[in-house]
Amino acid sequence: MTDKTPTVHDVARRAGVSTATVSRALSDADKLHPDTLERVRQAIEELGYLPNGAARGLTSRKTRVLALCFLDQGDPESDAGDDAMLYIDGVVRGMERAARERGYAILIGAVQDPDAALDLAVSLASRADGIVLLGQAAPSSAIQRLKRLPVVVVAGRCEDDQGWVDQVRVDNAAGMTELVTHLIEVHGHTRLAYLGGPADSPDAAERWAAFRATLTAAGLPVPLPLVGDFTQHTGAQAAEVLDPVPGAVVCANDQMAIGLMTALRDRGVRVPEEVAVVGFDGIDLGRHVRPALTTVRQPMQPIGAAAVTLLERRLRVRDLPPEDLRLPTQLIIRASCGCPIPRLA
Amino acid sequence: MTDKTPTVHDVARRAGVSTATVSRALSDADKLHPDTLERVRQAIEELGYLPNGAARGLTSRKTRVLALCFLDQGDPESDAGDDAMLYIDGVVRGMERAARERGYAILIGAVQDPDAALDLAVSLASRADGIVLLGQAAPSSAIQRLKRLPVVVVAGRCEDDQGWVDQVRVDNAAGMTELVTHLIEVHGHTRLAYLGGPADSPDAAERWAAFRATLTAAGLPVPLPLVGDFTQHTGAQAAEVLDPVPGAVVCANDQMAIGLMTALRDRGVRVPEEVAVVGFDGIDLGRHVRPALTTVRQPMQPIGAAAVTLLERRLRVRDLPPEDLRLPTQLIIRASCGCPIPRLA
DNA sequence: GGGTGTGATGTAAACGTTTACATCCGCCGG
DNA sequence: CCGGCGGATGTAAACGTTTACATCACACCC
Repeated sequence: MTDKTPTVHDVARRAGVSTATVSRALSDADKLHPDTLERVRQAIEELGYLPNGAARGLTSRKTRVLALCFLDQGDPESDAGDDAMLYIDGVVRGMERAARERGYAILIGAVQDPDAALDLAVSLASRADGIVLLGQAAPSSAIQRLKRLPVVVVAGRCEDDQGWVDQVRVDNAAGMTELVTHLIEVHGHTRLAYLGGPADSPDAAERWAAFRATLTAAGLPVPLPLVGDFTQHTGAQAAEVLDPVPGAVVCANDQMAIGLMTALRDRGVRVPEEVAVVGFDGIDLGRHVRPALTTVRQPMQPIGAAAVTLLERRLRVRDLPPEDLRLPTQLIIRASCGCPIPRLA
Repeated sequence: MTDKTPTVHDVARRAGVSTATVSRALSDADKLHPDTLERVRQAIEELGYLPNGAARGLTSRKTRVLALCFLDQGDPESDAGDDAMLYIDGVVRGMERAARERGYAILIGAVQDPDAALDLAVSLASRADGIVLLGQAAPSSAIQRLKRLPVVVVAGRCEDDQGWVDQVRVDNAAGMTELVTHLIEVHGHTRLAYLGGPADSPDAAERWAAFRATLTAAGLPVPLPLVGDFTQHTGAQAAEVLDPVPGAVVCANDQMAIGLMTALRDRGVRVPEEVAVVGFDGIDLGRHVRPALTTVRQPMQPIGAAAVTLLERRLRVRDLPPEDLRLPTQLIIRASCGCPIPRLA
């Protein structure tokens, strides 16, 4: 009972075959005589044999693992504050499902400190066949260093990475344009305020740019943007600054929009009658808040799935021109923009 | 440029040292002369060397990876329907954070078919130092088969596993008792209805048992339970069956409670004035729904963290009596039970 | 100045698989 | 009966690290 953990050799001996045969029973079952296969299976069962993944990976040069590296900005103490995490959960789920279909498992690792991202990425990469770098976890140095294996950057900063590594992002510009156009054309708003995200977020930058461009194109004045940090808290703060209340407030994410709506209601301002509020991201919460939040949905699971697809593609064919995938967003019209309430949330 | 990926040997040659020294530079940096270390670092940098995790794992007999195996019951097509997934996300996050502190990464894998759970678990286990089996993903056969490495079962079925494998679960009984007692003693309810979960869920079973026991102890009649499937949908269905409307409805999870409240409101029944509704789980949504849901919070992240702790403990000391951890729940009183609305959600 | 302890580094044998290649055997057509 | 063929299995050489052990240089002490 205290025996060493059994290896292929033990299984082989017990089944009266060679190690090669055991190996084949594990991977190419159909290349074996049914009787032999059965004997091997039995030996495996009896010994409680577990293959050693490291040894398999060493010779086969593949781990059947895809890694995901991201920044964890949540507060370990409180369940709340995990705003950005919802996004990550969605991507993880999308990756997991796509990977599963292709026979891969997902290895996840996070860091709090962006400076530690490189080390983590290296450590993950050394155990995977490919790696996904999420958002800020993708400094150029890391990408450079990992270039020996397939790398996909998701929602990365736009700067120099462009054009030399596979990327997946969301079409922030199209989504924002669609959203703002709705406010202008359907609801006839002309006074729009903007509550933006942190300067170092590429998403925030793209959304703001599109917001501005759309207003300009419509011949409307572009307001000075308020700059928040993507939390409900700054959304609420914004309510105090917005005075006089404009016709509509466009928020760079849902969290801030919800914080804003709540604070507005506390101040006695009616949404959407007196002011329309819209968000961006399409988090689940937006459906349940009253008024239900009009927003632009980010396809989080498809993002994860696309990353896996890109990885797997490059695993098959190494030299391929880098892909820069832009996934479409979806405008979700609910009540907070002033549209009539649909039948059900 | 099309050269083979570099190994310790290449690094060693380039740095003018032996492979052993390179290895030490990677793990026991402080055992090296600073100058040597620097030369090795440089060689690594220049060659773009990435250590091979498989090879490392092979000799060191540890992967620094902890696996998580669970059932994915969500619908890949719709973002919704991922009810149970919220729970899993919480556990994953808890695991990831706890693992990170100890230098582990998390390998996750899911299956849809419970029968495939064993194969998946084996495949994950072969690449990890320990494995967590979540809920239904833990048939006894799997646990038996994996026994060569540390296994922790989280929220498993209660049956025979008990007492021979490390487990983490939530104290459903205490939570339910506290909740029902609140309804009885604070709000004076005497007519309580119960909307339960599927028969094959150990959590559901424990909650129902505690509900019944508490009523009995209080000398109140025990109603026939309605049996739902943990979705908002069955919660809504329950609204039609509940007639005449009782004083309070206790639901086995939040999703059903929310579905029920919505349907009740549609029927013109006021919550909590005419009927109190309470849930179980403490999902985020419950905070934002109106009236805010009174519920029992499951500490999902602590569950994940506890699983990692147990795993790591057993990694250090193999023969230890099995632990059966019961994590405490927390009663969260909000508005749906009839309590005055607190200051903010 | 020989023994001896110490800290830095080299040597080479595992680690547990996979897989190219070799072998064996039975069968078929000529 | 022979040559060849193909399917099933065995043999043994990698795969890229880690690590026990050996070695070496040096300084120290009596």
